[in-house]
Amino acid sequence: MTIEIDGETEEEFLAAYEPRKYPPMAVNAEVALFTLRDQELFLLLIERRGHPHRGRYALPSWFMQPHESIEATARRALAEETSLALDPRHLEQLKTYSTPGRDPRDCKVRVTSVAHLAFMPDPGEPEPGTHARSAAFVPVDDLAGVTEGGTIELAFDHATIISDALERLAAKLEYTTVAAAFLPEQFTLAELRGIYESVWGTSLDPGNFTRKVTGVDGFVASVPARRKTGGRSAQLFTHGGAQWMLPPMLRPASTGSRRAATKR
Amino acid sequence: MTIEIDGETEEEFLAAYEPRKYPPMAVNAEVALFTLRDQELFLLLIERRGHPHRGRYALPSWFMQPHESIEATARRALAEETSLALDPRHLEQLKTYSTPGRDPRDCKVRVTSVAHLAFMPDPGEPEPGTHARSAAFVPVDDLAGVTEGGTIELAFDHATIISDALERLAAKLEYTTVAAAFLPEQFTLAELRGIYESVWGTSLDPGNFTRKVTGVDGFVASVPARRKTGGRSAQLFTHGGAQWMLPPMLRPASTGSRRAATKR
DNA sequence: GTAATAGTGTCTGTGAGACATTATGGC
DNA sequence: GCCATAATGTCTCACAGACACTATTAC
Repeated sequence: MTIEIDGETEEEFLAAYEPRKYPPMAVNAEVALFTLRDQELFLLLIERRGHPHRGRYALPSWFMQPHESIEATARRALAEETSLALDPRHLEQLKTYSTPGRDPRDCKVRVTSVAHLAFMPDPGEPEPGTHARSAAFVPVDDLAGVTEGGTIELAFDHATIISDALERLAAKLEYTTVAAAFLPEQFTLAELRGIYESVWGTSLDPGNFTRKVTGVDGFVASVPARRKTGGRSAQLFTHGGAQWMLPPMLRPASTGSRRAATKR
Repeated sequence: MTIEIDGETEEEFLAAYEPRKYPPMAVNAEVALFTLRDQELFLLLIERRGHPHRGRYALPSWFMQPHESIEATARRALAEETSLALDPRHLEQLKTYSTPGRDPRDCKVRVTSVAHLAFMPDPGEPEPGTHARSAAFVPVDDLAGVTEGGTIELAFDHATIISDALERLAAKLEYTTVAAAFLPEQFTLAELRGIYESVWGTSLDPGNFTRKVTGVDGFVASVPARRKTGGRSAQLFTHGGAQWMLPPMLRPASTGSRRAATKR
């Protein structure tokens, strides 16, 4: 910090202000964008075109620009890494990762990453952007370090980030209505139940699920239309606008196949 | 990014790597450290000695150093800003704040702040560190922009950060056992209940509270000692080691005096 | 027809909330 | 004796979980 001069105004201070000469720092936005495809949870990954970790699969990421908030950077990461206006229905900050050395570039620039959690209805296959050799939605169950038996190795500490994102996602389904953001405008309760079942790795009783979801004020609102399914035709619903589910719908004691989270 | 040269190894890449010449960036750790004093929630604030926002009350904060994780920075912020080894019993990352312009220094260095939530038993009055004119625990109810009718104006966007911290704290009491981190090694259930009542701004039924807390496996463990109180002497307990409270203890529909949070 | 699913109904156990009761210590 | 609080007990209601049962559609 500069030496304080009594009586100096804030304007004078800022005009004279010289930031300390540290090794350069950079702030990164990384996005874990999930979607559901055939009742299975998929995650958007890119194959890195350049170093470090060239050729490995990684979360889309971008460096924060000087006049941009980190959330704007996260949205741009999706756009730039996939040459596709992937506009997630839900995007929230997850956590900031700053362990020294987690990015090999730390020897030249210290890279701090602000990870984000996002999800949306399946937009189909994305096109790779400038930094990516390829871009694709990959089953979460295939990721090494995330799911027991997964084989796809991930760059940086992205396996940790994805595990944290999955735990946050599973927890948010309990006490919020964000599950609807995985689905198109209109959906059946069986489709909504599929979100819960895929994320939690359990099966839920259809009857009890319907009773719970329709009983929470504003979670779902029925529309005057039905959809043919394998069995009886199903009532269609929209998201009713409520953000919170009270009381929460707690996930059953875990029997899922994914690596046990540190939580519960 | 550098232009990719096929066949280049990661070592060669890193040796030649030149970070882009952006305006300088800095990453900040800020800490909202709460404690309970006379059944009232207090927050550690410093009075800023230098610009910007000189003389205003602010959260203790420190710039991240090149070889330090952000959590280490947060702990150092407490040590440096208060000349006191304030070792919080609980410290966790809250959220990263990055809106351009939230710090006036953004015109020279872009400052991104990683806010933290911490709490501990009342350590008494702290001494101010080098950047602080004074340091003190201040009642949360006196803070403008946090509590309706509060008068203490806060620097930067710290009122927002503190509100977010309070909401996180209130939520964590519901489904974790962290409330014990506000208390010394041994405590009575009335003291533990006091944490919940102060944070939630409600009163709780003592009988039901005891039944719930002692019923959660590993929340509290009784020690063979009692403490004299105003009435009958009370059994002493320790934290039993459990991290999670399942099922959660939901806070009653809010009647608290604090400004309505955006949540629930 | 059969199989599969939507949607409703019923029973039961758990647990939260409200409240009463008793025990124990300070004054 | 009187008051405050600890600690336990009781009753009721809400709700989750288990498991019917029926209606409707695809094949």
